[in-house]
Amino acid sequence: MENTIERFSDILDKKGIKLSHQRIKILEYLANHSCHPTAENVLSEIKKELPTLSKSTVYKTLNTFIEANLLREITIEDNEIRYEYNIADHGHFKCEKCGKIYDFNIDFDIFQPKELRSFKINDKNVYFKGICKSCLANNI
Amino acid sequence: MENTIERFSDILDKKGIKLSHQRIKILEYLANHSCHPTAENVLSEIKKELPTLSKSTVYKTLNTFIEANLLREITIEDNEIRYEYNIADHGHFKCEKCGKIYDFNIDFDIFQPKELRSFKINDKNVYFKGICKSCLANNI
DNA sequence: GTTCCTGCAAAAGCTTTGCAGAAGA
DNA sequence: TCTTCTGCAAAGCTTTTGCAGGAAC
Repeated sequence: MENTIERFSDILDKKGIKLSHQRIKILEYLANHSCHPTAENVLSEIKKELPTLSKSTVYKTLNTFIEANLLREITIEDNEIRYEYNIADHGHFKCEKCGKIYDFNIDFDIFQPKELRSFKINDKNVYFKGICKSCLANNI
Repeated sequence: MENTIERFSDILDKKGIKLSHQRIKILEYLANHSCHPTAENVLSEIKKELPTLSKSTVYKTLNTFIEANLLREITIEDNEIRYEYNIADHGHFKCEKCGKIYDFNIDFDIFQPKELRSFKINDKNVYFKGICKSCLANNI
């Protein structure tokens, strides 16, 4: 199924989330943009199409989606939450120069720390920081 | 060398950080308490001994220490930065019930993602979330 | 004596909340 | 029609900043 309004309406419906124009647009945006946007990014981008969209709606909607497991929070930096649609396990690399976040594949099954043998693990996160290839090349 | 005032003075001195009563106390506290405290935790604990200590001094000092690589920030949750003295690589597990953070050992050398082959990696972080052994046992 | 640290208060940023009106089913 | 979502403004929190007085050497 391609990325149509119907598809996103269906996803929300199956999660028991009531439909609205705003919610569908926000879900659509995150599904089609894997740039790990902040709430502010989401707002300013969608405002181009939906000028009345408000910041509080964005925050409320993002939190609704996170509770429904449609989105994932990325908290690499303390002063900004980033969001992504892709729920599949992968790691994140944040470039300390340009700020861009890159995904990378990782086998999460290799983590079975002895110390956590009797713990219930719900969520595994891996993030690296450093300088990305393109900043190294440009010697910025 | 045991954890004496002289030892912490020496550490600061070697990093080129000017000495002060507050700085030594804060470093001492973090070196002796591996509970991953927030800035607020550090403030309220050290205030018992140093009642005039202010929040801004705590923040400024913690940031000074991070720049000097004496401390490490842990950003698992977006709304709270936690600090730890231990620079050695290890993972963190945060219990979603009781909020406690547990350390676990991890071999960071196993992470060599293909996608990051030409990247410069400065920092590797791994954190899990879930329910800890003791909350599972107490069925809280 | 000079440097720069501390502590107070105020400012800054991001996120959440309260509430009236509007949209959705 | 009834529920609940949206958008505005205000509040809440954590962290940062400006500045005068004080500590360190």
